[in-house]
Amino acid sequence: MIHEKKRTFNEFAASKGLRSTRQRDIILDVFLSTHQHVSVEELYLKVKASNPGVGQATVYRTLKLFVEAGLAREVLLHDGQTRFEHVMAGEHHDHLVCTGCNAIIEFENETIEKLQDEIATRHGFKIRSHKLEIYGLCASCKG
Amino acid sequence: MIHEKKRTFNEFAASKGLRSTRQRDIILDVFLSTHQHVSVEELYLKVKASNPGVGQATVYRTLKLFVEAGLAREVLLHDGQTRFEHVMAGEHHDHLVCTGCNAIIEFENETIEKLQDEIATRHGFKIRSHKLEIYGLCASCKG
DNA sequence: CTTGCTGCAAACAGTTTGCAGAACT
DNA sequence: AGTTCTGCAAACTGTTTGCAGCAAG
Repeated sequence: MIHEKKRTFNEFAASKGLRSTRQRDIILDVFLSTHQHVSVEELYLKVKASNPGVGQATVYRTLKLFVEAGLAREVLLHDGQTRFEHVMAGEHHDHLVCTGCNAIIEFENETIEKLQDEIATRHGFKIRSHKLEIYGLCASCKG
Repeated sequence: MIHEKKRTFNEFAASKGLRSTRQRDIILDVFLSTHQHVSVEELYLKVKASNPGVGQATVYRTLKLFVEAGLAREVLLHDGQTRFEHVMAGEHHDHLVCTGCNAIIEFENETIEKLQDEIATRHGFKIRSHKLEIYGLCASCKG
Protein backbone atom coordinates (compact mmCIF):
# COMPACT_ATOMS: atom_id res chain seq x y z
CA MET A 1 0.00 0.00 0.00
CA ILE A 2 3.00 2.20 0.36
CA HIS A 3 3.54 1.36 -3.26
CA GLU A 4 0.08 2.48 -4.04
CA LYS A 5 0.71 5.86 -2.49
CA LYS A 6 3.87 6.33 -4.43
CA ARG A 7 1.99 5.55 -7.58
CA THR A 8 -0.74 7.97 -6.58
CA PHE A 9 1.80 10.68 -6.11
CA ASN A 10 3.55 9.94 -9.35
CA GLU A 11 0.28 10.07 -11.22
CA PHE A 12 -0.57 13.34 -9.56
CA ALA A 13 2.85 14.72 -10.38
CA ALA A 14 2.58 13.61 -13.96
CA SER A 15 -0.87 15.12 -14.38
CA LYS A 16 0.38 18.43 -13.04
CA GLY A 17 3.56 18.49 -15.04
CA LEU A 18 5.62 18.28 -11.87
CA ARG A 19 9.07 16.83 -11.83
CA SER A 20 10.24 13.81 -9.96
CA THR A 21 13.12 14.77 -7.77
CA ARG A 22 15.37 13.08 -5.26
CA GLN A 23 14.02 15.29 -2.46
CA ARG A 24 10.40 14.52 -3.14
CA ASP A 25 11.12 10.82 -3.17
CA ILE A 26 12.96 11.04 0.12
CA ILE A 27 10.29 13.14 1.77
CA LEU A 28 7.55 10.85 0.55
CA ASP A 29 9.41 7.81 1.86
CA VAL A 30 9.96 9.38 5.25
CA PHE A 31 6.39 10.59 5.42
CA LEU A 32 5.08 7.13 4.61
CA SER A 33 7.35 5.54 7.19
CA THR A 34 6.06 7.89 9.79
CA HIS A 35 3.29 7.48 12.28
CA GLN A 36 0.30 9.74 12.58
CA HIS A 37 0.46 13.48 13.01
CA VAL A 38 3.92 14.54 12.03
CA SER A 39 4.80 18.17 12.17
CA VAL A 40 6.94 19.71 9.47
CA GLU A 41 9.74 20.11 11.96
CA GLU A 42 9.69 16.44 12.90
CA LEU A 43 9.61 15.37 9.32
CA TYR A 44 12.38 17.76 8.45
CA LEU A 45 14.61 16.38 11.19
CA LYS A 46 14.01 12.80 10.10
CA VAL A 47 14.76 13.67 6.52
CA LYS A 48 17.88 15.54 7.48
CA ALA A 49 19.12 12.68 9.62
CA SER A 50 19.44 10.37 6.66
CA ASN A 51 19.88 13.09 4.16
CA PRO A 52 21.43 16.32 5.28
CA GLY A 53 21.23 19.24 2.93
CA VAL A 54 17.52 19.01 2.33
CA GLY A 55 15.97 22.32 3.27
CA GLN A 56 12.98 22.97 5.46
CA ALA A 57 11.31 25.02 2.80
CA THR A 58 11.33 22.00 0.54
CA VAL A 59 9.63 19.95 3.20
CA TYR A 60 6.94 22.60 3.53
CA ARG A 61 6.50 22.83 -0.20
CA THR A 62 6.42 19.09 -0.64
CA LEU A 63 3.90 18.49 2.13
CA LYS A 64 1.58 20.91 0.42
CA LEU A 65 1.88 18.84 -2.68
CA PHE A 66 1.01 15.70 -0.73
CA VAL A 67 -2.11 17.43 0.52
CA GLU A 68 -3.03 18.45 -3.00
CA ALA A 69 -2.36 14.94 -4.19
CA GLY A 70 -4.70 13.61 -1.52
CA LEU A 71 -2.03 11.68 0.36
CA ALA A 72 -1.96 13.84 3.45
CA ARG A 73 -4.33 15.97 5.43
CA GLU A 74 -3.64 18.91 7.70
CA VAL A 75 -4.62 18.47 11.30
CA LEU A 76 -4.77 21.50 13.53
CA LEU A 77 -4.26 20.55 17.13
CA HIS A 78 -3.61 23.06 19.84
CA ASP A 79 0.15 22.91 19.90
CA GLY A 80 0.92 25.71 17.52
CA GLN A 81 2.13 23.53 14.72
CA THR A 82 0.30 22.26 11.72
CA ARG A 83 0.49 18.53 11.69
CA PHE A 84 -0.03 16.15 8.84
CA GLU A 85 -1.63 12.76 8.88
CA HIS A 86 -1.92 10.07 6.26
CA VAL A 87 -5.04 9.83 4.20
CA MET A 88 -5.96 6.19 3.93
CA ALA A 89 -8.09 5.43 0.92
CA GLY A 90 -11.71 5.48 1.98
CA GLU A 91 -10.97 5.13 5.65
CA HIS A 92 -11.38 7.92 8.09
CA HIS A 93 -10.56 8.12 11.75
CA ASP A 94 -11.15 10.67 14.43
CA HIS A 95 -9.15 11.54 17.50
CA LEU A 96 -9.25 11.42 21.25
CA VAL A 97 -6.61 13.94 22.28
CA CYS A 98 -5.29 13.79 25.83
CA THR A 99 -4.63 17.27 27.12
CA GLY A 100 -2.50 15.79 29.86
CA CYS A 101 0.15 13.87 27.94
CA ASN A 102 -0.75 14.79 24.34
CA ALA A 103 -1.39 11.18 23.48
CA ILE A 104 -3.69 10.69 20.52
CA ILE A 105 -6.03 7.74 20.34
CA GLU A 106 -7.75 7.11 17.06
CA PHE A 107 -11.18 5.75 16.57
CA GLU A 108 -13.77 5.22 13.93
CA ASN A 109 -17.50 5.29 14.28
CA GLU A 110 -19.74 4.39 11.45
CA THR A 111 -22.85 5.80 13.09
CA ILE A 112 -21.34 9.21 13.67
CA GLU A 113 -20.30 9.35 10.05
CA LYS A 114 -23.81 8.52 8.96
CA LEU A 115 -25.30 11.17 11.20
CA GLN A 116 -22.95 13.68 9.70
CA ASP A 117 -24.13 12.81 6.25
CA GLU A 118 -27.71 13.30 7.35
CA ILE A 119 -26.96 16.66 8.89
CA ALA A 120 -25.13 17.80 5.81
CA THR A 121 -27.94 16.71 3.55
CA ARG A 122 -30.45 18.53 5.70
CA HIS A 123 -28.45 21.73 5.19
CA GLY A 124 -27.93 21.22 1.48
CA PHE A 125 -24.27 20.76 2.19
CA LYS A 126 -21.88 18.61 0.19
CA ILE A 127 -19.29 17.05 2.49
CA ARG A 128 -15.72 16.96 1.39
CA SER A 129 -14.09 16.00 4.66
CA HIS A 130 -14.54 16.32 8.34
CA LYS A 131 -12.69 16.39 11.59
CA LEU A 132 -13.78 15.26 15.00
CA GLU A 133 -11.54 15.76 17.96
CA ILE A 134 -12.43 14.94 21.50
CA TYR A 135 -10.27 16.59 24.14
CA GLY A 136 -9.86 15.36 27.66
CA LEU A 137 -7.76 13.15 29.87
CA CYS A 138 -6.72 9.66 28.98
CA ALA A 139 -6.96 6.71 31.35
CA SER A 140 -3.53 7.25 32.85
CA CYS A 141 -3.75 11.04 33.11
CA LYS A 142 -7.14 11.32 34.72
CA GLY A 143 -5.61 9.76 37.84
CA MET B 1 -27.79 36.29 29.41
CA ILE B 2 -25.16 38.83 28.59
CA HIS B 3 -25.53 39.86 32.16
CA GLU B 4 -24.94 36.34 33.24
CA LYS B 5 -21.69 36.19 31.35
CA LYS B 6 -20.49 39.40 32.88
CA ARG B 7 -21.24 37.97 36.27
CA THR B 8 -19.45 34.76 35.38
CA PHE B 9 -16.41 36.72 34.41
CA ASN B 10 -16.52 38.88 37.50
CA GLU B 11 -16.73 35.84 39.69
CA PHE B 12 -13.86 34.25 37.85
CA ALA B 13 -11.84 37.42 38.18
CA ALA B 14 -12.60 37.70 41.86
CA SER B 15 -11.68 34.09 42.53
CA LYS B 16 -8.36 34.57 40.80
CA GLY B 17 -7.58 37.88 42.42
CA LEU B 18 -7.72 39.61 39.06
CA ARG B 19 -8.55 43.26 38.79
CA SER B 20 -11.49 44.77 37.05
CA THR B 21 -10.28 47.21 34.47
CA ARG B 22 -11.83 49.47 31.89
CA GLN B 23 -10.15 47.51 29.09
CA ARG B 24 -11.47 44.17 30.22
CA ASP B 25 -14.97 45.54 30.46
CA ILE B 26 -14.75 47.00 26.99
CA ILE B 27 -13.34 43.85 25.48
CA LEU B 28 -15.93 41.70 27.17
CA ASP B 29 -18.72 43.95 25.91
CA VAL B 30 -17.43 43.87 22.37
CA PHE B 31 -16.89 40.14 22.51
CA LEU B 32 -20.41 39.56 23.74
CA SER B 33 -21.84 41.81 21.06
CA THR B 34 -20.01 39.89 18.44
CA HIS B 35 -21.12 37.01 16.31
CA GLN B 36 -19.48 33.65 16.18
CA HIS B 37 -15.83 33.06 15.41
CA VAL B 38 -14.10 36.36 15.89
CA SER B 39 -10.41 36.55 15.36
CA VAL B 40 -8.26 38.64 17.66
CA GLU B 41 -7.65 41.07 14.85
CA GLU B 42 -11.35 41.59 14.24
CA LEU B 43 -12.06 42.06 17.89
CA TYR B 44 -9.14 44.42 18.23
CA LEU B 45 -10.40 46.59 15.39
CA LYS B 46 -13.89 46.76 16.84
CA VAL B 47 -12.54 47.66 20.22
CA LYS B 48 -10.26 50.29 18.77
CA ALA B 49 -13.09 51.83 16.76
CA SER B 50 -14.98 52.85 19.84
CA ASN B 51 -11.98 53.01 22.04
CA PRO B 52 -8.66 53.82 20.46
CA GLY B 53 -5.61 53.34 22.58
CA VAL B 54 -6.41 49.80 23.60
CA GLY B 55 -3.52 47.59 22.58
CA GLN B 56 -3.62 44.35 20.69
CA ALA B 57 -1.63 42.60 23.35
CA THR B 58 -4.36 43.37 25.82
CA VAL B 59 -6.92 41.82 23.54
CA TYR B 60 -4.82 38.68 23.29
CA ARG B 61 -4.30 38.56 27.01
CA THR B 62 -7.94 39.21 27.76
CA LEU B 63 -9.24 36.60 25.38
CA LYS B 64 -7.08 34.04 27.12
CA LEU B 65 -8.76 35.02 30.34
CA PHE B 66 -12.15 34.52 28.76
CA VAL B 67 -11.12 31.05 27.71
CA GLU B 68 -9.92 30.30 31.21
CA ALA B 69 -13.12 31.70 32.61
CA GLY B 70 -15.10 29.41 30.35
CA LEU B 71 -16.71 32.20 28.33
CA ALA B 72 -14.90 31.58 25.10
CA ARG B 73 -13.40 28.70 23.24
CA GLU B 74 -10.65 28.61 20.67
CA VAL B 75 -11.61 27.37 17.25
CA LEU B 76 -8.90 26.47 14.78
CA LEU B 77 -10.13 26.79 11.26
CA HIS B 78 -7.86 26.73 8.28
CA ASP B 79 -7.38 30.44 7.84
CA GLY B 80 -4.22 30.88 9.84
CA GLN B 81 -5.86 32.75 12.68
CA THR B 82 -7.10 31.47 15.96
CA ARG B 83 -10.73 32.32 16.29
CA PHE B 84 -12.86 32.50 19.38
CA GLU B 85 -16.45 31.56 19.81
CA HIS B 86 -18.88 32.01 22.65
CA VAL B 87 -19.41 29.21 25.06
CA MET B 88 -23.09 28.99 25.78
CA ALA B 89 -23.82 27.40 29.11
CA GLY B 90 -24.36 23.69 28.62
CA GLU B 91 -24.97 24.01 24.94
CA HIS B 92 -22.53 22.87 22.37
CA HIS B 93 -22.61 23.25 18.65
CA ASP B 94 -20.55 21.95 15.83
CA HIS B 95 -19.75 23.40 12.45
CA LEU B 96 -20.36 22.91 8.80
CA VAL B 97 -17.62 24.92 7.16
CA CYS B 98 -18.02 25.85 3.50
CA THR B 99 -14.67 25.75 1.76
CA GLY B 100 -16.16 27.78 -1.06
CA CYS B 101 -17.36 30.93 0.70
CA ASN B 102 -16.12 30.29 4.26
CA ALA B 103 -19.65 30.38 5.60
CA ILE B 104 -20.13 28.55 8.85
CA ILE B 105 -23.35 26.78 9.64
CA GLU B 106 -23.81 25.59 13.18
CA PHE B 107 -25.64 22.51 14.26
CA GLU B 108 -26.22 20.36 17.25
CA ASN B 109 -26.76 16.66 17.41
CA GLU B 110 -27.63 14.93 20.61
CA THR B 111 -26.94 11.48 19.24
CA ILE B 112 -23.47 12.31 18.09
CA GLU B 113 -22.68 13.71 21.50
CA LYS B 114 -23.88 10.52 23.13
CA LEU B 115 -21.83 8.36 20.83
CA GLN B 116 -18.80 10.42 21.70
CA ASP B 117 -19.38 9.78 25.37
CA GLU B 118 -19.62 6.08 24.69
CA ILE B 119 -16.43 6.06 22.70
CA ALA B 120 -14.60 7.99 25.38
CA THR B 121 -15.80 5.67 28.10
CA ARG B 122 -14.72 2.68 26.09
CA HIS B 123 -11.20 4.13 25.96
CA GLY B 124 -11.12 5.12 29.63
CA PHE B 125 -11.10 8.71 28.51
CA LYS B 126 -12.54 11.64 30.40
CA ILE B 127 -13.98 14.20 27.98
CA ARG B 128 -13.36 17.84 28.59
CA SER B 129 -14.49 19.23 25.27
CA HIS B 130 -14.73 18.32 21.67
CA LYS B 131 -14.81 19.77 18.24
CA LEU B 132 -16.52 18.52 15.13
CA GLU B 133 -16.07 20.29 11.87
CA ILE B 134 -17.47 19.16 8.57
CA TYR B 135 -15.87 20.69 5.52
CA GLY B 136 -17.46 20.91 2.14
CA LEU B 137 -19.57 23.08 -0.09
CA CYS B 138 -22.73 24.82 1.02
CA ALA B 139 -25.94 24.83 -0.96
CA SER B 140 -25.07 27.94 -2.94
CA CYS B 141 -21.44 27.03 -3.59
CA LYS B 142 -21.91 23.49 -4.76
CA GLY B 143 -23.56 24.89 -7.85
C1' DC C 1 1.38 52.57 48.63
C1' DT C 2 1.50 48.12 46.50
C1' DT C 3 0.70 45.13 42.96
C1' DG C 4 -1.40 43.97 38.89
C1' DC C 5 -2.53 45.73 34.21
C1' DT C 6 -1.62 48.19 29.96
C1' DG C 7 0.66 49.87 25.70
C1' DC C 8 4.36 49.81 23.14
C1' DA C 9 7.87 47.76 20.74
C1' DA C 10 10.80 44.11 20.38
C1' DA C 11 11.07 39.17 20.32
C1' DC C 12 9.36 34.75 18.79
C1' DA C 13 7.71 30.63 16.21
C1' DG C 14 5.85 28.82 12.33
C1' DT C 15 5.47 29.39 7.58
C1' DT C 16 6.22 31.61 3.03
C1' DT C 17 8.89 33.71 -0.57
C1' DG C 18 12.71 35.73 -3.75
C1' DC C 19 16.48 34.48 -5.94
C1' DA C 20 20.68 32.37 -7.86
C1' DG C 21 22.29 28.08 -8.87
C1' DA C 22 21.37 22.96 -9.40
C1' DA C 23 18.68 19.28 -11.40
C1' DC C 24 15.26 17.17 -14.22
C1' DT C 25 13.33 16.31 -18.89
C1' DA D 1 18.38 24.35 -23.61
C1' DG D 2 14.45 25.26 -21.15
C1' DT D 3 12.12 24.99 -16.93
C1' DT D 4 11.18 23.48 -12.65
C1' DC D 5 13.01 22.62 -8.12
C1' DT D 6 16.08 23.47 -4.29
C1' DG D 7 18.59 25.70 -0.41
C1' DC D 8 19.44 29.61 1.75
C1' DA D 9 18.26 33.56 4.01
C1' DA D 10 15.26 37.17 4.40
C1' DA D 11 10.48 38.39 4.86
C1' DC D 12 5.96 37.74 6.85
C1' DT D 13 2.17 36.73 10.00
C1' DG D 14 0.15 35.65 14.14
C1' DT D 15 1.16 35.61 18.92
C1' DT D 16 3.93 36.37 23.18
C1' DT D 17 6.81 38.93 26.28
C1' DG D 18 9.80 42.61 28.82
C1' DC D 19 9.46 46.73 30.67
C1' DA D 20 8.33 51.43 32.22
C1' DG D 21 4.44 53.88 33.41
C1' DC D 22 -0.50 53.75 34.84
C1' DA D 23 -4.33 52.44 37.62
C1' DA D 24 -7.07 49.56 40.77
C1' DG D 25 -7.51 48.09 45.48
